[in-house]
Amino acid sequence: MTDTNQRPDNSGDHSAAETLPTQYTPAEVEGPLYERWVERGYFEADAKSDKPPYTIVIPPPNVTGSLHLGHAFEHTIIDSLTRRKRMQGYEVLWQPGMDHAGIATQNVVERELAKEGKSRHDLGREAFVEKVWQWKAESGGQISGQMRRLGDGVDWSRERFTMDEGLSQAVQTIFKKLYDDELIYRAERIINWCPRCLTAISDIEVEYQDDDGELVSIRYGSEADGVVVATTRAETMLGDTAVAVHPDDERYRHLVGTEIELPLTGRRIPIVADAHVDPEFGTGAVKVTPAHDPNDFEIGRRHDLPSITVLDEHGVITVHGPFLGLDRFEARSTIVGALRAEGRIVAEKRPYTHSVGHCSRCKTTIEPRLSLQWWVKVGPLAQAAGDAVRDGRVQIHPKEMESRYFGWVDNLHDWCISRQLWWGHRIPVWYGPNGEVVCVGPDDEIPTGEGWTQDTDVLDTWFSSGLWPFSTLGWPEQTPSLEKFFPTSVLVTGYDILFFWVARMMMFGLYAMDGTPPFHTIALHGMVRDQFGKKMSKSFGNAVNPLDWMDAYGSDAVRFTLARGANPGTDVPIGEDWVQGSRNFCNKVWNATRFALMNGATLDGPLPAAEELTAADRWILSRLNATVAEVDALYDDYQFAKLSDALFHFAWDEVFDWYVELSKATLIAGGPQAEATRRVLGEVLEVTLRLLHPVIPFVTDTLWTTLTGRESVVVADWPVADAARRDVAAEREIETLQQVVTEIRRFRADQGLNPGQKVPAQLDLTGTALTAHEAALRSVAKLQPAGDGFHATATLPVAGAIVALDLSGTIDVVAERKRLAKDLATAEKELAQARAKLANDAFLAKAAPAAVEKIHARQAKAESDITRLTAQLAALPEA
RNA sequence: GGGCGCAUAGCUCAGUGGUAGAGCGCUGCUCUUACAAAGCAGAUGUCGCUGGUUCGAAACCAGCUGUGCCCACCA
Repeated sequence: MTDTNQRPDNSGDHSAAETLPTQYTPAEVEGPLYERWVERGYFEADAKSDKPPYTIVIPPPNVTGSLHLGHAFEHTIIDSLTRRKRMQGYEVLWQPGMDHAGIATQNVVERELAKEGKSRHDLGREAFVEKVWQWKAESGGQISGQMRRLGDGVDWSRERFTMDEGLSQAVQTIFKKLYDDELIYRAERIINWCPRCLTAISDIEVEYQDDDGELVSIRYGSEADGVVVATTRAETMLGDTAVAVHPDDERYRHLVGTEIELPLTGRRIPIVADAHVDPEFGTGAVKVTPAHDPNDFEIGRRHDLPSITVLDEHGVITVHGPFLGLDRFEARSTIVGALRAEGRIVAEKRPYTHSVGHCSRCKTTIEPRLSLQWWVKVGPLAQAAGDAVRDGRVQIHPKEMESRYFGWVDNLHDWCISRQLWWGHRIPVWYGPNGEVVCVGPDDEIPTGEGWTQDTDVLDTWFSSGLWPFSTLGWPEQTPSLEKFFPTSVLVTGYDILFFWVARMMMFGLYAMDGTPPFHTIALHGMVRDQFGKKMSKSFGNAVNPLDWMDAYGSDAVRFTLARGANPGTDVPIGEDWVQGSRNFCNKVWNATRFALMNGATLDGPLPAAEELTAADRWILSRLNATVAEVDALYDDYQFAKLSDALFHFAWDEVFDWYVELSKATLIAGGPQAEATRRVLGEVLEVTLRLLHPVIPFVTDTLWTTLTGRESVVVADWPVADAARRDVAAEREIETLQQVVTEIRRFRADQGLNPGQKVPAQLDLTGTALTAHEAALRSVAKLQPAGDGFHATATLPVAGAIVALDLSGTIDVVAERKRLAKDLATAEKELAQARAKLANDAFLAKAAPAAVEKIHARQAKAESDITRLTAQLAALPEA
């Protein structure tokens, strides 16, 4: 784990400890530290560098938004990945930027206008768009401020916005290319219309939920030869142009080809036979409204039926007559009333729960509507997007998510990309006075002259974000950055936008970049939830502003808590108590460093050879290198929860508790041994800080610079595991020591002794691995030398060592006898189980050797426990 | 309707065949000079139910129950 950076002379400055207060105060450190990182250019990515590239593009947040815990979570993952790679010597680019988020942003600004009693139409298109830009200028800085608070190591000099000049050019370029390749076309179809947002939306922007509706049965035609149809949307009957039945349905066969009277309208409509109709459902006869239902539209096409639009863009009835001007829901009940008056309702309304589409932006019930829109023909694009994952060029983590991905790209309908909005990339198509249609590329001349107008629609916001991995790098220009940093390394995002964003990037990326996928790994994370696993929402009152927690506990604490919850692809619960726990951990790191500095931990000179070190030193170096290897493997597998947990336990339990305690005796004793330990203490701490840095950057950098006197851990080298420092013997030795110490402590606790109270003790360590550890053992277990008049009142044989304690007059024999008896019973039971197992021939024949070995070990341990406990019992004085 | 997942300590979750784990919470004792945002010790689980495979199942298989998510043109 050599650090190749130069070691300055002032490392391990003892006086530094006095400058460290006893508690870590994040608020004083984080802000200035972040600005220093940025000023020094640590996060700037150099396209001319000859280091290997590592690129992650930020999932661009909505420009109007503010950061929530979900962002904090995602950014913690990305920041950890990129910080580690930077330390490993990669040329790292974390590409920042924001999304114009068409419909969402337009809604926000419209709401602002509404407060002044205005609508966007009062301003007009140009002034409204100007207003949105203004709004962006005011609120766009909010997110970058929050990202700085979080410590995000992004290259701010490369910040991009989906409506930037360059990115707009990318949009226009690919639109033109798709148009020329006939992968973009304009067609009239049934689309999902939001009567509140007044725009078409794509299929995935529709959220289906079970709504309570009413199914009414209406008789069409005369009483004698009528047909009964059932519907939940009675108002659409005004637009019916047929009744459909199944071709094989005997009940209706004689009616096919005849006409029937459509109630309330005086119109006569045909009865057609169509295989789409399910004869088992309802009456087996379906009303057909081609202008307001996707299935009916298809039936209409097959039977050459006319389409009659009966609802306008607001969902208001447009057909002349008694229902003109009624809202769709009003019209529904009014029309049912009118039908009932005519005796057309044959079965009363019955409650019916069915799946109804809602606008994902405003929750308004979607109205399917016939409309002329622009479409992307996704067939070939989706095929390529699916193949790239199928053939392994792109990997999805966790793998279970692949089936979802395939299910989508393999069953995709064409993508409706035009939006009747004002905020977004305007469709680059111009219409001439004589019906000419011209798609304009970035280098083309815009047609001028009388009668030429541009399409008024804008593109779906996901159209431009689908280009993000290369548009941000300058595409369509062949920039050095594009050359250096594309394709990106890994995409980190939530599984909730797998279809919205990831799949679109795959389709557009493969198409635009000649078959090169935009990233080779997709790492999907879950959603942040509250401490009970409930979804966070403002209305439920459990939403948390991450800034509040960062203010109270520090950014590192929030980051560490999120990282510890980050099991791949699963949701992440987080609660304030847990953030406190992480804050405590940061403080622990702080104080451990304080201890090290106060005790002269040093980085001067080479790390002493194993022969010059105590077992504790060799043990902690062994564990350190094991941890480096473990953490590395977990990083490469995107296992943030596990690697954070490994770091937590290594740092706190092994370094900060055991090693620090064990080293105290050595340090106090002084001499060459103490010198070696000071060096090891410095080494272990320094490497641990480097290991922790990607997850908790602020506290580690503060401490690391203090400890080393060097510039910053941000640009230090990532630790490399050194197998030569692994020391199984030392690990065994220290494990034994821990066992003995724990047994003594337990005895002391049972006897109600103060933890700090020194107890006279005689130690007999002959024949054990602990002969060299008497000082450490006495120090950690608070045992003082046996002086004159020592009288052993308790004897603890543990692991071959015999510890005699003088507790004259204070020992609680009854309690101890009880505890020992209980433990003895447990050990005997254990021994019996192990023996039974070893007497089982089937087990011995089939079990793996390691398993058998384990049982032998269990038996041995039970036997030695019995010996020890029996001896302890015998050694107890009479009650 | 189809698909995928989950059910383990009070809570949130790890644990893909060999004696049940973590964090937080809980109990007791301590301000033992790095840290009380701490230290030490401790308690707590028929691993959803029922069968099956196996010498051995929390883990593998089947069914059941509960629960979550995704998809779908259920008039």
